[in-house]
Amino acid sequence: MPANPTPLVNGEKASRREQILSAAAELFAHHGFHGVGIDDIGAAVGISGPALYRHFRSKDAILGEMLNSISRYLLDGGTARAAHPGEPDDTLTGLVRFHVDFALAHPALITVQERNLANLTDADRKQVRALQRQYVEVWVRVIREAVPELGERQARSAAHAVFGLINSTPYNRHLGDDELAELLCRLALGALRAA
Amino acid sequence: MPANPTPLVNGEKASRREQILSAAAELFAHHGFHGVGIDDIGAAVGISGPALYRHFRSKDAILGEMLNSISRYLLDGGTARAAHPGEPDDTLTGLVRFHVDFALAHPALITVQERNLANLTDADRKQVRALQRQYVEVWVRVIREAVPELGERQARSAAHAVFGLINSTPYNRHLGDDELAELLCRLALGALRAA
DNA sequence: CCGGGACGTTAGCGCTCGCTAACCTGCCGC
DNA sequence: GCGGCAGGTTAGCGAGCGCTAACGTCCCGG
Repeated sequence: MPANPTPLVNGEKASRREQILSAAAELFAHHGFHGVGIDDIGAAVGISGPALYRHFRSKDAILGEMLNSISRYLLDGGTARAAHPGEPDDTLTGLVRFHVDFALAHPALITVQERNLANLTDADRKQVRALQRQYVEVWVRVIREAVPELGERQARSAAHAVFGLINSTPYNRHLGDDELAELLCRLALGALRAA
Repeated sequence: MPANPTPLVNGEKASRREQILSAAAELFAHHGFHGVGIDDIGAAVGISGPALYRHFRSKDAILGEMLNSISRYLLDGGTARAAHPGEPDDTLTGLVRFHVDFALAHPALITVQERNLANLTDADRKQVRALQRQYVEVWVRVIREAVPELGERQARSAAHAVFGLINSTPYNRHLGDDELAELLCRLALGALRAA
């Protein structure tokens, strides 16, 4: 088994593919998918232009792999937290914390996932949407256990709203990371408990 | 004085400029600024391609006018609500309600304003940013009056977070408008009061 | 009646983009 | 030591883009 099946978080020396994904994420987040050229991405990792095609089949494939791995990471982490036994409210807190930590650690990825779904291939978009839908369902289940008076549709809407709240991170760098993380958790939990 | 200085909300028959702005907003929201061609915008209003240049100086000018008018509308409405006398908590509620109503009425505009700031001309971006910053300051003032234990930086971060929450509207069409509006208000106020 | 402005049209220029082709170089196994 | 592969390079293609030019048509005031 190769050493690095799904990086995205660990601190090992990044392979070229991962360098490219990380640089592309930053660029896509700042200028949008269509606003970034193949040459820009290459330049950002020190190689120039078409050398990218040694590592990815196309520009769309870069975006596709990026969004797929984000969605998979969130879904896996979310289901793990949701399965954790204990008080429903503690489970919800853990889920919120998990998403907040991710958003603070990878603001560019959050931005790209929010803005560039429409630029995916049909096949990729289908996959990513499926993963995202499952992730939302994890949230809906946990929310409804912690806040039983909420209907399913309300819970789903609330989940989307809380994603928006937490994903505001990219515009939100006035506070230190720790303080911001704690504030976002309080805001998110306060919102859900008021629903 | 001409009849229609700043439309955006009233229901009169739209001039060609307004038709173009509205169609472009929808397209930019779906495909991103660079993903939409001049011909696409033209086709969406029934004219074809370069006829747009009878009404706007450039494609950038369309985006510029769009974001400027959104920001100005929010700032004007926000300052009006903030100046309204009464209990601080009621003022905050009014401000939340105002933003929620706008987001529900114009999801495409919300999306464009969130995603396409980077595609503006330098001059336009400067203007829009200034308006947005003033709008945030209105919120900060109102939040701090209603929730006095919050510091200024915390209040600013909370404002951004609540914008993210409310602006999740485009992904959030499971509920009827009225029910969703009420839910978003409860979530937003609950978040702020928990901070 | 007729001159001009408002508002369209199509043709096409110049540029940029994603991607391919063809080629080069260093390393590693046999 | 040499064949092959991994991973770079530059040149250039075809398509699509924003925008301009040149022209047509309708309407309206004098």
